[in-house]
This record gives sequence, structure tokens and C-alpha cells, in this order.
Amino acid sequence: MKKKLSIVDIANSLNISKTTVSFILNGRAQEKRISEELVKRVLEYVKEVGYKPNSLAKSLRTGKSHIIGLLVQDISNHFFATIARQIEDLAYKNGYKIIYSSTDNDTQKTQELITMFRERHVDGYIITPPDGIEDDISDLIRDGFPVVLFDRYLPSVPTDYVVVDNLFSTYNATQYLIDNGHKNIVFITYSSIQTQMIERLEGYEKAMHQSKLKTSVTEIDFYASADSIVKLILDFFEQNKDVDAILFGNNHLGKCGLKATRKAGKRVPEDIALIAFDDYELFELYTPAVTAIAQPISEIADNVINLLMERLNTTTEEQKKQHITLATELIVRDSSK
Amino acid sequence: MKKKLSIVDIANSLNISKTTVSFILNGRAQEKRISEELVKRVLEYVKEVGYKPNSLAKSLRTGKSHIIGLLVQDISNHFFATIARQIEDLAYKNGYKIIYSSTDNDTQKTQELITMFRERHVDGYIITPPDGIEDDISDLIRDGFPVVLFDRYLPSVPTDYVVVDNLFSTYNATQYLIDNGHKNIVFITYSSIQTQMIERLEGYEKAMHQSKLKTSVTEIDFYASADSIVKLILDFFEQNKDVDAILFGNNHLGKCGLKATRKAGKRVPEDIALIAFDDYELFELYTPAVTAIAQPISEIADNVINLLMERLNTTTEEQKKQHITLATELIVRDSSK
DNA sequence: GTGAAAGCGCTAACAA
DNA sequence: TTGTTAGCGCTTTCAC
Repeated sequence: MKKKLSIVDIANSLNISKTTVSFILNGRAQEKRISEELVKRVLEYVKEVGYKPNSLAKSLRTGKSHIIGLLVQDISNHFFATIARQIEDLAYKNGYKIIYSSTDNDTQKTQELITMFRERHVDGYIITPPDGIEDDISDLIRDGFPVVLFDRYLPSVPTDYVVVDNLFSTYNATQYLIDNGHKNIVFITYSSIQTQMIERLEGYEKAMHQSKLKTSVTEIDFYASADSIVKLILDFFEQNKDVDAILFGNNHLGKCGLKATRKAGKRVPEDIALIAFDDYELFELYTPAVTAIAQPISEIADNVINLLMERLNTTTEEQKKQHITLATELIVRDSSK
Repeated sequence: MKKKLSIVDIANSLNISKTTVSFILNGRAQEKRISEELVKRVLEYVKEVGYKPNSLAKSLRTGKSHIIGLLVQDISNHFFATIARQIEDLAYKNGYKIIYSSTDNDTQKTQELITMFRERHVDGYIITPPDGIEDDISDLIRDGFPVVLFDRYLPSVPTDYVVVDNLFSTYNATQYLIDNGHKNIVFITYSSIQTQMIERLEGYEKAMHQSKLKTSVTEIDFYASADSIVKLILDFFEQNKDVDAILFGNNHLGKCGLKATRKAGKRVPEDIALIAFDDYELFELYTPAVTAIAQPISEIADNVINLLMERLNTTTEEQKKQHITLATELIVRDSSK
């Protein structure tokens, strides 16, 4: 293994001090009035021997790591994966790397991850917070770390965040079903106290109440397996023959619902209309093509990174926290008639 | 921001030396014959004040970071996302964190990423290598870093790797189509010199040759957009009316092919039979349900991590590189008749 | 304009 | 059994 060069090696080879090398490498030559000729000589030599500063040592000294900690609920979920991908790209363009992990919506795991990120001296955090994590996020903010939440927020903790207009999304979708003559509309969701789920529920309820229709909500345990979710929905069909439309609270439930509807032998949309949350490429090709509430993935990623970069680049302490709410789009296809 | 405690603070508060604290914290108390009572006192105090060692400083000193660099082709691709997720979980169980990034199959980007990973002192690398990266991987190995490749390998570079039996996968799928009476079977793939794509092509050709059928291969540029791929396939249909079956070389092509088939108004499998590479949850629900070659995702992740951990934990230099080839499964559904 | 030296927090050889 | 001390590679103050 070839010996890694250090700044001292460079300084010695050039018969100058490492301070000078450091200044030149950090673009402070002008300020320090170092001769152009020396600067050139150093830069050329550095390039020639392929010297790379040890960023670990640099971080230890400066306290900055140029690493962003990204905690998503589950990187294997399409929604989070595509957002993570874009966040990654944008972060790199800004000179930052990403350390990421999936929280599984598990509070304790998330706490451990935050601790690990702190140990690693990450400069900023992007998090889809599970509930119960309020104190840890507060600590982060109190200690001066930039934190941007997305997908949901924590009502009791003032932070920057980027979310979509969940309430309007489901309100609008429900209203669409109502306008198409559906009456027994069910909302299948997770039993969750997270803001995005609560708002989606509220949107559904608001539309139903406005039309004086009876609401029917099925709440499923977040940790239920895909198979058991399908089974639950099948049971539900069994006991509720008159349901004529379903709105799903998130993408995983939508997929399971599709499976259950198929298994139950129901015709879509004749027997039952369906609207999913989050759009998938394949929904378009499904028979019938699935109507879905599409979140603006690129916009979410853009806003998250911009917010974080803003915080990272300003030293001014307490600014007002920014709350960004983006619009979703109801993509009407065949499953909702 | 509350002052971060250092090991010196702990030592001073307890009126002992930081060496002692360091030994105790690193589980070397026994070995150093430090009194149980002292150990207990230190551990309790550390816990009480919530002291966390600065892992950056530790890394600088030890040269180990307990971070694994993961480079996948594209984290937003379902196949890579699910594997990344499992690798992440398994890595954490082994006390390692992951820094990841997507290569986009871009050689230069990958080189830069490897450089960044090196700067960050990652302990090991898991990579889906783009072509042209041979030298960089060789350097990594020469310099003693554990490297595990997956999904494909580099024939000219001896490394550990985990792949699937691509040749048999497509051979088997093609054979299946032949057995079902198809003759004009097309293989739609990327023009790529990567091993996995080459082998998939070979499997198809082998089966066709064995049955004395004429091969027909459509190679698509890797960087083509989804829309242009769909268009290409539509054009192809236009010019080749007699095609009665298509085998797709990877998941993205499969999705585009599905879209194109739908647009062309072809009936599946009556007019044309389809087999995709990589299975998706929704394939089962598609009409008709899509036949697919499923890769053993968990097994791949397991083997990758095990291989890497083995390398990480053994100091013995040159061991023989391990090549692991896993079986795929042809999941027969309706689209292939 | 340039250099000496302190120190970021930690580990480990060596002393005591 | 415990403490002293020398770095790991870098930045930055202060002196020349």
C-alpha cells in the first residue's frame, strides 16, 4: 500500500512550511500575500504527486464534515428512494456527501442513528421523523444543527420542513369520487399520529361531511405484513358488501389493496372504484389504469436541499423557520371511473 | 450549544489519566488489569454525563472508520434499492455504517466517488462497477481495501463478487418460450459490455441456437430516456410484425416494453408473449400477470455483506478471491402463455 | 510573505 | 495497575 502523502511531505519536498501549503490549498494565498510563483509551484506539485488532503483530519480540526445525514423511513420504498436519489444528486452538486439510513419508523432506531450521525459530525440533517422523536430533534436544533424535515413534521417542534398538501389531496380525491356518484367511500389508512396521515384522514372526512355522507375508516397497524394487510382488506370486503369506492392512505396500502381487490374478484371500477396515494410507473399500465394522487418528488427534493443549503451557508442564528407545502396532483385514470 | 465532553474531561473529573479511561472504554480493562471497581466507576460516570467518544478523532488515530462505501448504479431502481436496504440493515448489525451513492454507470462519476470514499477513510467497498473502472478497482485492492462487487464483475480484475447465473436465467426463459411454441423470439437489451448483460445475451443465443432458431437482438443505448425506449420498441413492432415473443434484458427495459406493447395494442400473450427480468410486486396484478426472472435479492445482500465482513475481519493478506453465483427463479405467470 | 507551534480528541508504546 | 507522552494530518494564531 503506497504511503499516503501528508501536507508535511509536500512542504518538505518543496522546502517550505506546511502553513504556506495549507494557505495555498485553501485559497488564502492572496489574502496572505503569497507570491504567485510559489502558489503555482505548489499547486503543480500537488497535482503531480496526486496529494489529497486528509478530510478526516480537516474535519477534526474545523468541525465541519461536509456530510449530510439523511434519514428516510424506508429506502426500499419507491417514494423515498426516488427522493433520496435526487437529494443525493443535489447534495453532491453542492459539495456535500450523504450518509443515509432507514428509520423503519422506529423511534429507538432513529435515536441511535441520530447519535451516530452526531458522532460522525454530520453538518446537517434531513429527516422523515417517526413520532416520539421530538426531544431528539429539539436537541439537535438547540445545539445549532440545521435540520430539515420532510413528508411530515412535528407540531411541537419548530423546524424547517417540506410537506405536501395532504389534506387537500385526499379531500380532492374524495370529492372526485363523490362527484362520480360514489357514496360508500372507505378510507384505508394506517393507525398513525403522524401529521401526514392525520391530514389525509381529515381531508377525506371533510369531503364526506360536506356531502353529508357517512365516513368509514379502516386503520391498519403500521407493522402489519403485506400478507396480513391483504387479508384484512379481504375480510373487510366480506363484511361490507356495499362499499363502492376506496381511497388508500399511502402507497403500500394501495398496492395491498390492489392485490386484495383482485383476489376478491371485484371488477374495477364497476364494482368498486380505487384511488391510490403516490403514483407508480406501472399504474398507468395496470388494467384498469390506476388513479393516483401523485406527489411532486423533484420539487420536494429541491426544496429540501435548498432549505438545508441556506441554513448551512448562513451563520446568522435564529431565523424564522420555513414551512413549505407543495401541491399534489390527482392523476385520473380508469380505476376511479 | 453545550460543550462536547472529551476523554480528558472524563479523566480530570475522575482524577485518573485518559489512558485508563481509553482502555476501559475500549474493553481492554481486563487485559490491562484495571480494577473492577475503577472500571465500574468510569462506566457509570460516562453514562451519567452522556459522554460519547469523538469517532472522527478515533478514526484519525486508528485509520478505521467503520464505514462502508456502497456504490450502486441507481438507488431509485427497485432492484438496487431493495438490495441497498438489506445491505444497510446487515451492515448496521455488524457495527458498520453505510455511505452510499449512485454511479449512473458513469465511469468518471464513479472515479470521483471512489476518491471521496478514500478521503473519508471508508473501511470497505461494495460496488456495482461501470465499465472502464478497472484500474481504480485494482488500485483499491492493491492498497489493501476489501472490495466486493455485485450484479456484475470485471473479468480483468480479480475481486470477490456476488452475481446471479445470468446465462442460465435467459437460457431457461428462452427455452421456456420455445417450448411453448414461440419461434420469433426477440431479446431486447442494452448495448453494454458489462458481464451481466453479455451473459444474458449469451443465454438467449444459446437457447435459440440449440433449437436452430434465428436470433433477433435489439440493443438500446443505456442513456436513452424511457420515452425514447418506448418509441424504439414501437418502431420495432412496426417493422417486425411477425415477432411472437420478447425477452427483456433488465427491469427498466421490461417496464418500457410493457408500455410499448400496450400502446401498440397487442394482446398478451395471444399476439406476443413477454418475459421480464427482475420481478415486481405489481407484475402479479398486471393483466395479464407478467412472467419474470426473479433475482434472489436477500441472498445477494447476505452474501455481499458476509464476504465483506470476512475480509474486514481477517488480517491475513492474499486469500483467494471468492466468486459467488446465485440462482434466479423463472416465475411463470400469464404473459408468457 | 513565511514559518513555528499549539491543539482538535483519540490511541498506544513506554515508563513508573 | 496507572500515567506520560508522542503522534494521526490538518488549520490558524502569532511572531519574524
